[in-house]
Amino acid sequence: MWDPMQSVQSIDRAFQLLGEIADDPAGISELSRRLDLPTSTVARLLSTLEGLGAVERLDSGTGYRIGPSVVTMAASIDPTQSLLAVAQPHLVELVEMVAEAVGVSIPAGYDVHYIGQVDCANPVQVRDWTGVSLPMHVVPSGMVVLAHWPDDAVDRYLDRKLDRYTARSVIRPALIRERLQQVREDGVVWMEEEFSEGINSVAAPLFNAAGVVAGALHSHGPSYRFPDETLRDIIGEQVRSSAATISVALGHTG
Amino acid sequence: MWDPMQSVQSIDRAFQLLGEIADDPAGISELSRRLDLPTSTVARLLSTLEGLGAVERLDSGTGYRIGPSVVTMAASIDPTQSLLAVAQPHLVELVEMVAEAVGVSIPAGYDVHYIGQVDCANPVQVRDWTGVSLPMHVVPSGMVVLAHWPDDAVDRYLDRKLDRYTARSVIRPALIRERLQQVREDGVVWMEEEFSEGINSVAAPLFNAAGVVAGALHSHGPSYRFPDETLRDIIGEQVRSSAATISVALGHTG
DNA sequence: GTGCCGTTTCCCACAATGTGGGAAGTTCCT
DNA sequence: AGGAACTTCCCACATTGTGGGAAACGGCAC
Repeated sequence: MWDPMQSVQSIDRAFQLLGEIADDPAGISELSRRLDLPTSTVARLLSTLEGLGAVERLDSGTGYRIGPSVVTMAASIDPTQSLLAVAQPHLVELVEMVAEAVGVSIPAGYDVHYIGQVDCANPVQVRDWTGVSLPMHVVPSGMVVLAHWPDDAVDRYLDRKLDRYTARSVIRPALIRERLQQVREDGVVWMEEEFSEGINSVAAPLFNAAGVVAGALHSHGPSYRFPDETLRDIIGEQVRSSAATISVALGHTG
Repeated sequence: MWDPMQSVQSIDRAFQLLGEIADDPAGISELSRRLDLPTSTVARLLSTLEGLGAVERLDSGTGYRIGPSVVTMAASIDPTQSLLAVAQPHLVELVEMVAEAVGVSIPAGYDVHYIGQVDCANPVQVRDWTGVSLPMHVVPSGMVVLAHWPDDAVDRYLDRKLDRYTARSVIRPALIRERLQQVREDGVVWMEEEFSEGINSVAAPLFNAAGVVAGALHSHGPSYRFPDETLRDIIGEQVRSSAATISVALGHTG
């Protein structure tokens, strides 16, 4: 990877084991084969991890799985932070690919709440929206969330007065429904100057282990340069696939 | 604690650090004070953990918190398993205290689904209900779940034909509502032979990090000996407090 | 600016600590 | 019984992690 100040071998190996086990529970000898380590070493490391509650034996006797202390530690950071923690490294990657600011948001009532952003190098930037909440129908981050809500929740959302932010805002329920259908098919959605003149934006949904939409990943930039029309589909695809990767890291399957 | 086959010092310390950080994020020198380890050692361990994504630096510059790889590992075990993994050690403890079988269940639609049980030593035992689902109103595990559902969900539950399992089953919505109110106040509920003749049972709710009821912890035994009337309140309290401890481990606060 | 905290980072000699080969013990098949 | 997995245990070795201390950083007060 990269050069940490210094690194402790046994801990490194312990986490290799944990990663392997998280991926697919297994016994000592199988793990020793997978990671190409002596069985005695693997046995010692696992025994240590077991003592710490980081792994536990399967009832079936042979094999280990992730244990309670890992779950408890993970639970210790609040859901907002855990989403951010998981997403952060991917945000950085995505920024390099699309060369515009990217961010994540979570649903909060009928709004999406922006919880983190990574800026691009370009001196002309969209401001950092972290901490701000916006109605779902005017930003793509909101639309992807809405698109994966149950029907009756969507009904309730649309059965209210919907604010218009710019001339291009879409606020007619019927049109929004059509769009939501499209979002479900595409897995990603562009919106251009519908929330603020001069800003275009694209977003894709994030799913958690329970399979419910946990937030959104978006990228946005000044409309005079974003998106470069020749790259539009490529950027959309990058956002979509980064979001999928983050979802997997959050435990989403399939 | 107990005597693991053998234990690797650095991994042990690494997890002490993770535990400390999960509890309360801090910097190198503070952690070295808290755990009474040399700062250089703490720095090296943290640097390793950082390289592995198990911790990450706070934006504020100084200090570390739990990182993405821990969250991802925890997410890798499905929610059912993670509840069980967290609860397991406490189940074993509780069995020793109450000397009857204890188990955990999760809501599944309008039923509770029993996902794990630890038996007592007594040769006369209640059968293991693992894998079985039962309607919420006939078992205390279900009642504690129901008691922490939103009102409209409870309305929907009660607005159906409710099955009677024994002569003592309570199926009148009004009576059930009264009981739910009592459950909310007590945090624990006893039910005697309402699901099956000859079985008494007590349960308390489990809450997750989001503060929603994630399942129930119960203990049950043959009605001829359980509960010993002089211990009834003590047992109830033990179940209640074990459930609270498990909830905290699941990330529940306050 | 300068000097003083409290940090974090780096370096290095030491031996304590983790390592891995292999043997002995287990369990579960055929 | 015999064998083929696995896991547990033992032990000599030197690799590896250790921790003291010094250097570098950064913030704050004067």
